[in-house]
Amino acid sequence: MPQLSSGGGDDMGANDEMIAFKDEGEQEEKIQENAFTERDLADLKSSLVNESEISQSPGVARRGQQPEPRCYVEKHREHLNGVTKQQDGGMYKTSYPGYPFLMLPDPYLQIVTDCVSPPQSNKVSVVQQSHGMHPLSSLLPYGPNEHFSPSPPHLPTDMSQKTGVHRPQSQDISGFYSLPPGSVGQISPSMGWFPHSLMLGPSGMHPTGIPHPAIVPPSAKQEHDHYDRGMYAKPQGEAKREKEPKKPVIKKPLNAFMLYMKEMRAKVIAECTLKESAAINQILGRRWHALTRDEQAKYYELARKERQLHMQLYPSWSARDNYVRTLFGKKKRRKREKQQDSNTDPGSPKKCRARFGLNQQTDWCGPCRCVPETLSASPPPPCLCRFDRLPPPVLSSRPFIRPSVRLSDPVCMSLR
DNA sequence: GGGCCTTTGAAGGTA
DNA sequence: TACCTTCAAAGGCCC
Repeated sequence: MPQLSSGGGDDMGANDEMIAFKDEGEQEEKIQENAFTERDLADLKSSLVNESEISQSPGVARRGQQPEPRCYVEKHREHLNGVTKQQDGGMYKTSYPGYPFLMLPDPYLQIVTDCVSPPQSNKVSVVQQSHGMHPLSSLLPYGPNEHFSPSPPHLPTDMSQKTGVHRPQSQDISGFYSLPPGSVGQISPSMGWFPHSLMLGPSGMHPTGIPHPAIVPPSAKQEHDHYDRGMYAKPQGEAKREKEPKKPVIKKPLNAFMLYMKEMRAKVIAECTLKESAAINQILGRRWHALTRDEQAKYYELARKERQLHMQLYPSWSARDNYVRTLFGKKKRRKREKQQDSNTDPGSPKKCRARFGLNQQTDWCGPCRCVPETLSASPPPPCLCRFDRLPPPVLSSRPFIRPSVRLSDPVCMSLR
């Protein structure tokens, strides 16, 4: 994962994704830098081509198999060079520190894949428009149909992302999203273009009155639903069952890759006739790695802006809020948790000899006991508990309530 | 019906 | 500080 050098200076944190942007005069240097990346990408491409040759199944890989979708990354450098050139000559060259999403060069939205064409083909992939999507679509409702409108209502109609001819006076997203301190509750006219703002009920509103796509109802199913489905109007019967109204869930802001996925997913689906997200995400992951730093930088910047907006809208929100809901709610059982269950006595806090000692073997978990009837055998079978090979550990006295297992945790090896 | 899969990055927690 | 875990999106699949 290419870590972008920090541009520093952002008090919102995540300096690791800040990019030291360069002016157009340094583009050649960038190209030279990319040359190094090209070599790496060449390896990637060759490996991907091999994979494509191996995998002929057009379908989606089934569970337990490594899904090998039909389409793979074709990171054509000619195209990217063209991008660079266009950026040099186009408006994109001045994108940073301005905001890129308002001036995205079209090549940036182009698909770099030959998912249908055979890998050996020299045919350049057909360049498609970007399905009207936009990297900042996540700042629009977080939903499956929230593809970015080519001409959002809040933007001038001639502000097409294709040409990017016009730019707002302010290049920074703050002109569209951010709210100055103390004015959070005042929705600027520019905020009014949130499409769901007319649909959200009170529960979908931020306490400040600002609707935000990150707010979703709390139930597990609704995690995958979204605001524009009228889910805020719950049946009365269901409402009665709820003793107390649940707080709407504020979801995490999307990171750079998620923004990239949201933009490119539809295109991959269209080109590869795939629908299963697992396979699509693999493709997108490869494409993500195949992107140049400049291309990735756009998404990092978008993500940074989104986090910035998120923090402004929900200053007290923490990612841990959603952790708690998951851990103690009924959302889902992680695979790791299931594996743990399969190796331990469910409902019992028993945890090996390290916790209970040799004198309380009856309190050990099943794997640590290594089959009770064999414990008395001589010699005893090797116990799965790794503490057999370690000196008696001094463990914390805190109760064993952590739901997940870490490699460093003093739990049975068999639970890994 | 709900978890799993699959990806990367951000963030929180722990040692 | 390093490491680990969870969540964010997405939709078909599977139990």
